[in-house]
Amino acid sequence: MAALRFQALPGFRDFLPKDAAARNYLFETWRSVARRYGFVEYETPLLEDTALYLKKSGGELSSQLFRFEDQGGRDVTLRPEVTPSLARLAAQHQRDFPKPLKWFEIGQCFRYEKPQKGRGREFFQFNVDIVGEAGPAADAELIALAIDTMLAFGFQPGDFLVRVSDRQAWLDFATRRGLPDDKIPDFLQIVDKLERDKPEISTEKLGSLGLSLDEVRAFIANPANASTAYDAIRADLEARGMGDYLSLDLSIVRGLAYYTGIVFEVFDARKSMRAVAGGGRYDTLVSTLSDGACDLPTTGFAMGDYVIRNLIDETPHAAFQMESWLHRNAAACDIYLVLADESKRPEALQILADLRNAGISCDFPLGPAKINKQFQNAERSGARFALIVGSELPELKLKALSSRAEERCHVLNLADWLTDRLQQPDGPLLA
RNA sequence: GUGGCCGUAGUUCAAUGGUAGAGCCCCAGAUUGUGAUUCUGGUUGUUGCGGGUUCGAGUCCCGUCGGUCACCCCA
Repeated sequence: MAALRFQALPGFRDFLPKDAAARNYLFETWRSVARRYGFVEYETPLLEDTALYLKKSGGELSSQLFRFEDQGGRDVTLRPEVTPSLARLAAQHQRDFPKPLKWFEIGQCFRYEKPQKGRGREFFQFNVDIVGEAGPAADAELIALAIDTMLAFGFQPGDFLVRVSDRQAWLDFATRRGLPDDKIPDFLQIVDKLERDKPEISTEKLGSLGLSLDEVRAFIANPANASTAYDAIRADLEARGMGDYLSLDLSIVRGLAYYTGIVFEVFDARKSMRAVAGGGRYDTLVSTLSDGACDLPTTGFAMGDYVIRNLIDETPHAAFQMESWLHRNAAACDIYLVLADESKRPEALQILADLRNAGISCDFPLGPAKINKQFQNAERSGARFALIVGSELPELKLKALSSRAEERCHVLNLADWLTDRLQQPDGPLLA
């Protein structure tokens, strides 16, 4: 038996009803914040031409692709991120929309990595982008959205912060030091790892580029090196009352190769300082992917379901908020029909159909069952009421399952009466 | 890709190298028109897989697959 049993592939998840409900909580929260900010939802394919990712994503990502040849001989890849798809889409359809585009997508991505805590080979990502706006106001709008997303999950000031940096500042730095263009990716990589690598290693790496660790650290430490874009973003967010979440940190560079300007990360401020979301400006990606046919400055960020879910679980007030939501949304139905008299099943089915047609969520026993079993099932379904159909038809009884209070009702106008009843809070709960 | 730990019933876990067990879950009954609790009964295993050592392996050894955690990197 064990040898024949199938299980999910490594790094892939099954979503049992409880897990699916938790995922819906994330999705609904993401959607509601995006709508509050005037973003509209779009969707792109899970499978794309491999070249789309090899062209500009760069770095580790290209070695983590779920890549294969399809039956038509095409080199295809399950998307490791959605940004290149968006850039492709934007280049193709940009004339159909007034700029800027404020678009978001919630979708699954795939990366062939070793699964561990907070990371699988498949994950869902909330992607938010503003296409066709070069000014820092677009970056500020996205950072504000990221902050409001965290607040919508129940996180509080002090739970997280947004670390902002600007690759342009580093490009200027590199130019002033006469660093050749082809060394810049390596240089950014070194800066990115400054916090993790040992100082000796950083010193050695920088030395090979003719730079010293001290001058790089000095550059990071001096707030005056922040770009004018950063200053504008700070002013923007302060006007929104969100200035306290911001923190300038020039050591942030981000791994993806296509970023060109402002980059930022939402960080867990408590324990591990994990990045729960990240993004930045990629003004040349659309142009690159369209071979120059279309040039649209773009900025965006992504938040993954694994990391945000972990952070929620570890943060009591956020976890409590999610539990409350799950509790409110867990019920399989509002009303459970109890057949006290099996011979009334045809009449019960008529009632069931009427209620469902009226938009009331209800369930019932598919076969003969003892009364106590039916009440047990009613309880487990999470229904608020049990509607008892018995020999006294057309009279019925409605029992509130939480208070155990019963009241009589009648099949005439039952759907209307129940709809009204469901609007009211549960019966005589006092006592 | 590198390393640590771990694979026993649906699940959580026991079992000094000597007859594979318990809690929970699930199902049924006690209860012929009312949910909790309680009680009773019941189903489930080639101990991940393959080899080796041994009179004897869930236990020790090797391999393999899977899980998990850390590194790398990232969501």
